Amino acid sequence: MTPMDQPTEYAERVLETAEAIPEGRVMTYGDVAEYLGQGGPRQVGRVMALFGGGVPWWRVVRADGRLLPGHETEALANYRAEGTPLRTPATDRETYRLDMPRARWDGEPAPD
DNA sequence: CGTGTGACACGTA
DNA sequence: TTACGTGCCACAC
Repeated sequence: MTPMDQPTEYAERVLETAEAIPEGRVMTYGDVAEYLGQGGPRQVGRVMALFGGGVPWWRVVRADGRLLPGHETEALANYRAEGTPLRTPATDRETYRLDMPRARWDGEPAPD
């Protein structure tokens, strides 16, 4: 049988990982994939796009720290509420970005 | 089975 | 900083 009869299971792991990310921290799509040891960033992104509505989706972000287009306001509100390290836009025309070096979570327990 | 697309990542310009 | 090309994997057509 083809090794793909459990998309739900993989999705469940991705969602589970997303929920495991502590407040004020984030993980990139690639990190989640690597953390799970399977799939890739695009697969994780697909799972989040389909079933991410039930988990803290704002804690799973792109590697460049950009916020989700179309959900910037939502994400920003959550980041501020959780105290997630942000890079304030220097110019008034730029959008907010995450401070990846500080916000990135590698799966280890409490950072500090 | 080829082609395009996507909540990606990375190098280069 | 943004834009483009390339690699990646899964899925829709």
